[in-house]
Amino acid sequence: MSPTPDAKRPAGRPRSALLSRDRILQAAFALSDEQGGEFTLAAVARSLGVRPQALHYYFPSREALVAAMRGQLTLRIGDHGFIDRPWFEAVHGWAFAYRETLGRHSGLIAALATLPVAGEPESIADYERIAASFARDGYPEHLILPAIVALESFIIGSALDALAPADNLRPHGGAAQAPVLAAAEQSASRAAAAAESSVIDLTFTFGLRALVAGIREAGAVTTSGSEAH
Amino acid sequence: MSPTPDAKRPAGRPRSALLSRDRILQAAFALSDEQGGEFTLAAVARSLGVRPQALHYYFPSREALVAAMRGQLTLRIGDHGFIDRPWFEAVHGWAFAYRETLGRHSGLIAALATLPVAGEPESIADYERIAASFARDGYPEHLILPAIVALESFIIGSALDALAPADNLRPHGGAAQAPVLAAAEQSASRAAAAAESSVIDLTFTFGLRALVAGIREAGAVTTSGSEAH
DNA sequence: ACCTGAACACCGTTCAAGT
DNA sequence: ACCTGAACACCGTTCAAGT
Repeated sequence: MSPTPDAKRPAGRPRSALLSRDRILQAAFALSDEQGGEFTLAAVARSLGVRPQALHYYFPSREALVAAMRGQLTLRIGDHGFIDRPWFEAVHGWAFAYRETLGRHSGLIAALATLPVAGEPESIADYERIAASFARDGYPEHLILPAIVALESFIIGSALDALAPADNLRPHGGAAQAPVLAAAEQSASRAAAAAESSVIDLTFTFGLRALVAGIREAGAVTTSGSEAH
Repeated sequence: MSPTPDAKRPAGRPRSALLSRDRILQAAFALSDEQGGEFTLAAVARSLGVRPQALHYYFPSREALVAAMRGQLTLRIGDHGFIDRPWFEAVHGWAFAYRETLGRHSGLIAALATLPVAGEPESIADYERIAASFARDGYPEHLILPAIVALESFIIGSALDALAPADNLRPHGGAAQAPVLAAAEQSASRAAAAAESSVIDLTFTFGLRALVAGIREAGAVTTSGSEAH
């Protein structure tokens, strides 16, 4: 990973800059990938072959780096057709990409969780795009933000859940300790196997469909109902 | 907070134990309350008037303490009538208590997020109770776990979202930068003010209702539809 | 049994110094 | 401008020692 692993470079300005905001962000994302994902400034610095303090030249604090990573997140999730498709169609691809991106950088999830979701310019642009999709489709204006926030809450919560081991809810005591739960778990496992999928993925799909259906319904009810005056 | 703030006690076994698992848990919850909520072993030890290493006598690691706290969480959330009411009624009180409990111990949310949601006995008992409620109401067995997990994912995600500042999605550049988002935000704020509530609470209620409605629908569809054979 | 003291590896951050 | 060295306060954890 590091360009010059052990070579102790001397003090003083290097002939050409070793770092940049982009290079640091790239290394940070690489580190938050899959394995364990201990996300520390020191680890990022190690992978870049520099001392930890060097990072402070580009990011004032660890928090600032994490914030920048979240800005990048929306770019990595990508556009998913909110502009030319109904929101309730585009939302599925977006949600899956969102969760997959979070899952791929599991170390980041915890770091993001500790930092209140702030308004980076990239995030704002993303929300604007999605909000415009809802508005264009005639969704009640005062419910657009609640709908988007509810979807995002579900996605982030699901990403957190996906970090847990798969046999998470399998009671240790077996069926004797929690018979209904054990039966439900087995039944879900069989359904997942039959669908050649996993319980985790089926659960996410199920929840997302349910939430989207509920959100559509709520918008329709309000539009033709008590909202008129 | 600490019983003897500065008094440096000598080494050696105290005449009566200063600590216990319960006392440590209580202090840990008190610390994760509201303000900033820096949750560290050192801080817990400080509030108890002992050295950090003393805690290791009762909990092998910081992770073990956090796991014990999560076990306590379900107790603090409490029962909400899943036994004698339909799940789709009881779920509202449960969800609000869940989110409020998480919100009251905001420091804990981050700690929980870093630790995969494991199967403590208390949590298992809680899931069993809720799963039994679904089963009794005739919900399709293979969808019970997906339904519960989806609800919990939404609740935890919402609790995380509630940590963010309220004007989170208000674009800094104003309406010029993100006109639709700005309008949606104002519209939601007005609706919240009219309901004498907050955008955060309205959003949570909205999302919860939508998700519950979608989950009910999905269960009904499956029962009377393609599942039969 | 139940705590302190000392010690370790680690972390984020500040500040001076070097080129 | 762009990095290292030294230094600081902090963290979790281990282990010996004290009663």
